[in-house]
Amino acid sequence: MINTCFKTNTRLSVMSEWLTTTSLQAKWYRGPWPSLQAAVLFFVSVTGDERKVMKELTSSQVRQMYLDFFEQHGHKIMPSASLVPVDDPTLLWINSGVATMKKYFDGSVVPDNPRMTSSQKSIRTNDIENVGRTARHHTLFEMLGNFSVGDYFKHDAVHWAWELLTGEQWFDFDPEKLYITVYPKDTDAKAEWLDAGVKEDHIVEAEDNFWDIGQGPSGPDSEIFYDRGQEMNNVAEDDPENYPGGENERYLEIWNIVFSQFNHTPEGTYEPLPHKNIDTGMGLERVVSVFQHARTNFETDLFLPIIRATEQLSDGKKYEANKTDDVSFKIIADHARAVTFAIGDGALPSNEGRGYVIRRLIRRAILNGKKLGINEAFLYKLVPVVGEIMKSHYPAVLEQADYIAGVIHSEEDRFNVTLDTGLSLLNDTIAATKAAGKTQLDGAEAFKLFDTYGFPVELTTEYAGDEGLGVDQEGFKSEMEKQRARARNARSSAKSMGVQRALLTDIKSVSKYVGYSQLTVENAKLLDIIVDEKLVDQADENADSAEVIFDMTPFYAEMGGQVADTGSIVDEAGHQVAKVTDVQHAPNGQNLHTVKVTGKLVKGATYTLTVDAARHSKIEKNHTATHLLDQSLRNVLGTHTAQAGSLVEPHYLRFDFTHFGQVTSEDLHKVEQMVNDQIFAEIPVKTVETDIETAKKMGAIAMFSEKYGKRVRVVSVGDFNTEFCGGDHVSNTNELGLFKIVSETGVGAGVRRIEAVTAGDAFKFLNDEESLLSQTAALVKAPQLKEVPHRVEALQGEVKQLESDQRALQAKMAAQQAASAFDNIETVNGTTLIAQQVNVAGMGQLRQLADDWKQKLPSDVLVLATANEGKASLLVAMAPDQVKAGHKAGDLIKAIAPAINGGGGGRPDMAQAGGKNPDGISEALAQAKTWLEK
RNA sequence: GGGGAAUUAGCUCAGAUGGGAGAGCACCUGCUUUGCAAGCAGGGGGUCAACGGUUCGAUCCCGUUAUUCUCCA
Repeated sequence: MINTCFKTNTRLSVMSEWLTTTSLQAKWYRGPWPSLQAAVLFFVSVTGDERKVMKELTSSQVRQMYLDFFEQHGHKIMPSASLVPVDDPTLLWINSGVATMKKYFDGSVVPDNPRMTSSQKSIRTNDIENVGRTARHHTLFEMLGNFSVGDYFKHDAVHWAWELLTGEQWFDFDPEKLYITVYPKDTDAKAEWLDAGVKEDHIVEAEDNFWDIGQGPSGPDSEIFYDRGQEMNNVAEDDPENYPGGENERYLEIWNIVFSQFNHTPEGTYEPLPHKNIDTGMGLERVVSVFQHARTNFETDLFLPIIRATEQLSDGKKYEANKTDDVSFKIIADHARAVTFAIGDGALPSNEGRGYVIRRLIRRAILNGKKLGINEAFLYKLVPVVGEIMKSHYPAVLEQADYIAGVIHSEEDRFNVTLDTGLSLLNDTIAATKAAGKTQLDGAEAFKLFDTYGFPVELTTEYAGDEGLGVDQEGFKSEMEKQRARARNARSSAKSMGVQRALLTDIKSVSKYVGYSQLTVENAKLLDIIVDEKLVDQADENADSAEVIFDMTPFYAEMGGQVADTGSIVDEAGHQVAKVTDVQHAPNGQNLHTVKVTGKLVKGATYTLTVDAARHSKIEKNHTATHLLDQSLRNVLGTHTAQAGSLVEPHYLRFDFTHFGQVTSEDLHKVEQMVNDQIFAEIPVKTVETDIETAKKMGAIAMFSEKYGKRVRVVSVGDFNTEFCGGDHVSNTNELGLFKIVSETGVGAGVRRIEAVTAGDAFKFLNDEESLLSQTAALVKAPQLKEVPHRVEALQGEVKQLESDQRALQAKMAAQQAASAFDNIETVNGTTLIAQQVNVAGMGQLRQLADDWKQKLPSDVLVLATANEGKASLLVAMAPDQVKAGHKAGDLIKAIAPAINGGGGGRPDMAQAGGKNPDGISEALAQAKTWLEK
C-alpha cells in the first residue's frame, strides 16, 4: 500500500534545488577553523517520476526491523534497560543507548558478544521547556543503536548503515534523499561512505562532527540526514541555515555514528585507543516521522493515539485547531509517555532527584490539561493508551498499568493541594499589593510563590489579571536567573565515562568460583598478582596490599547485595601468607581478591584458601532471609512492591523496597510471621543452574535482568519463592532459627527500608529488649513482666492526681498569700501600689497571684517578688487605666531588675524578670517606689 | 548537588516585638432531643519535630539534625 500523503503530493517528486553559496559560507563560519576551506558542494538531483515510494511502516515495525538487521549481522539484541541507572551515580536517567553500554566501553565488564544492538528508552529533561513547542523535543524517546566493543570499526559500521537505510528489504530510503556529514580530517570515514555507494555530492564536511565529552573516549562521527523536501521546511530555500545540519526542518538528522578511537587525556592530548569502538544512535521518533510523513514527531502512531484520547477528555478541544492548544496536547502526550515509563521502571514522584523530575512532568501535564479545559485528574487515564502503543516492545507497561495509574492519580490529587495553598497565599499577596496602592505584583513575590510554594507563574499572572493587577515578569525572570546561576556554580563535574582500566581488561586468565559447595580449596594456583597497578611475579610484606587471582576460589565476590567473604591464604608449608579483606568481580568475571600480605605470594605456586566459615554462614542465613522477606512483602503488601536495593551482611540484612504509602504495624507483623513460618516449616532450599528461558518458566523473579548471563542460578525455597540469584544460601530454612525485624523506615518517597536479623543476632536482639523490659519491671515494681503496662498506667494516673492536687494546694496557698499580700497598699505620687515579697513556688505562682489581683484590682500597680533556690523572680502588673496613662509594666521592671542581678521585660500590662540575687529583692521593691515617684 | 519554606491537640489549622498555648472538628461524661454535619453544659488530650546555643526567661531568635513541601541543576 502506498501512503496517501505521498500519492497526492506531486510537488515532492519535482523538488530540486542547488544550495546557494551563502549557505555554504554559513556552514564554514560555524566551524572552529574557517581556514579549512575544502569547498564542498552538494545538490539534490532531479529525480522526477522515478523517485521511490516510501515504505509504510508502523513504529513497531521500524524498531523491529532495525534490531533484526543488526541481529543478522551478528549482534546480540539487548533488552531496553531500566530508565533508572543501575550502579551509575553520575546519571539521573538512562539518557541514551550508549549509557547502558558504559560498563563495556570503559572496560569494567567484558560483554559476551562485542556486537550489540538495542532500542533503548531514554529520558532527557535539559530542554524540557521546548517540549511541545518544537517538532521533536521529547522527554522520553527511544534510541536505536548498534555497538561494537573493540570489534568492527568504520568499514562495517558505514557499510551496514548504508545497507539498512537503502536496502530494498530494509528501510529502502531513496539514496538521493540522504546526506552524510563527516569530520574533515576523517578521510577514512569519507572513503568508506564513498565505497558504500554514497555519491560524493551527498557527503558534507562538518567541523563539529567530533564527539568529545572532555576527558575520556572521543572521536569523529558521521551524521545522516534525510531530506524531507522544501514543503516540510520552516525556512526559505535561500535561508543560510537551509542545509543538512543547519537550523531547519527540511534536513532531518536521523542517525549519528560515532567512531570512538581516541582517549582524551587529562593533559588535553588525544591518544589512539587500544580498543576502538562504534557507538550509534538513531532517534526512533524521528525516523518514524519520516516513514509516516509527519510534519512533527507527534503526528506518528507513537503519539497520535494519546492526543486523540486527550481530545476526548477535554471540553471539546481538537488537535490542529489552533497552535496554543496544540502545544498543550503535545506536552501532555510527551509527558504521559515519560511518567508512565519512569514509574513503570520503579521511580516514584518525590521532591528530589529523579522523583522530582516525575513530579514536575506530571504537574506540567496537569497545567496543560487545565488549558484544555480538563479540571479533574486525567493524566492517569492515559496510562493504558501509552501501554497499548508500546506493548510490542514493552509489554510490562500494560501489565503494570493499574499500579502506574494509581501513582499518577495520587500525585494529581497532591498537586491540587499545592495549588490550593498557593492560591490562598496569592490572595494575601494581591491584597497587600492593592493596599500598597501598586498596580503590579512584585516579580520577587511572584517568584517566591513559584519557588517556595510551587505556584506556577502563569496562574499567578492569570489570577492577578482577574484582580486588575499586572505581574512584573522581568523581575520574575531575573530572580529565576539568579536561581539558575546559584545552581550552576554549585554543580559538581562528575566524570560521565572513565577510561579503560586496561590492566584488568587484559587479564583473561580463567578463575572458577566453587564456594557454593566448599569453603576451602587446597592447591589453588595463583595466576596473577597486582601490586600498585602493575603485574608482578611475587609479593611480600613490603607490598602491604595486593590483588590476586586464583584458578579456583571459595571466596564470594561482592554482588547482589551480598558482601564479600574474608579469610586466609596458607602456603604449602602451612604458613599463613595473606589475609583476604575484600573480593570484587574483575572485568572478565574473575574473583579479584584484595589481600593484606603477611608472608610471601609467588605467581604459579599453589595455596590453600580458607573462607571464614562462621562469618560466611551468617551471611548465608541473612541472604536466604532476604529472599523470604522479599516474597512475604509481595504476598502481604501486593505485587507492586519491588526490591530497590539490598545489603546482606554477617550481622544483619537491609532491604529497600518500593511501596506507595506507609506499612502498617499489622502488615509488618504479618510479614515477620510469614518469614518465620517458612523457617519453622523447615523447607529445603534448592539451587539449580539453567538457562534464562527455563528459569522464567519456573516463575523465577529477576531483580536486575541485565546482570545475568546465559546460564543463571535459580534459588527456590519450596513453593514459597523462586528467584534468580548468584549468591550463597543455607540448605534448609531451619538454619535461620529465627527472623526478627529490627526497624522499618522510609528512605525517600515511595521507598521503605527494613532492617532485620536472624539466628543468634535475632536471639540477642530479643534478649536485649527483654532485659530492658525486666529493668523497667523492676523500676515500676511489677512482680511479673505482664504487669508492667498495668503498673505504668496506674503510675501515670497517680502522677496526674498528684499534679492536680498540688495545683489545687498551690492555688490555695496563693490565695492565702494574696489575702495578706494585697492588704499592704501604699500610695506613691497619687498612685496606689502593692509591693510585696511572697513565699511561693516560682514564676507560675506569681502569675496566678497577678491573675487574682487583676480580678479585684485593689491597687493601680502590683509588684511581686519571690525567692527560690538562689534565684529571684519579679513580676509587675499595671491596671488598665495606668496602661492608658502611659505607664508600662515593662519599663518599671527594667528599672528594678538590676537590683536582683537580672533583666526582664514584658507587655504593658504585665512583665516579669528573673535574677540570681535574692538578697536584692527588698532593694528592688524599694526602687519600684522611687520609679513611681518620678 | 544548590536555594526557599513548613513541622503547634487524634485531624484541619490559628497564634504572640521573647514573658500566661488556642479554635473548629473528633473523643469522653451529663442533660435535652430523637430527621440529614443535632443542640446545651462540662471534661480529657500538647516535650509547640529533636538536639545544642543566646537570654533572667525560648514554642518564638541563632545553629545542627530529621521529616515534608517547593524551585533550580
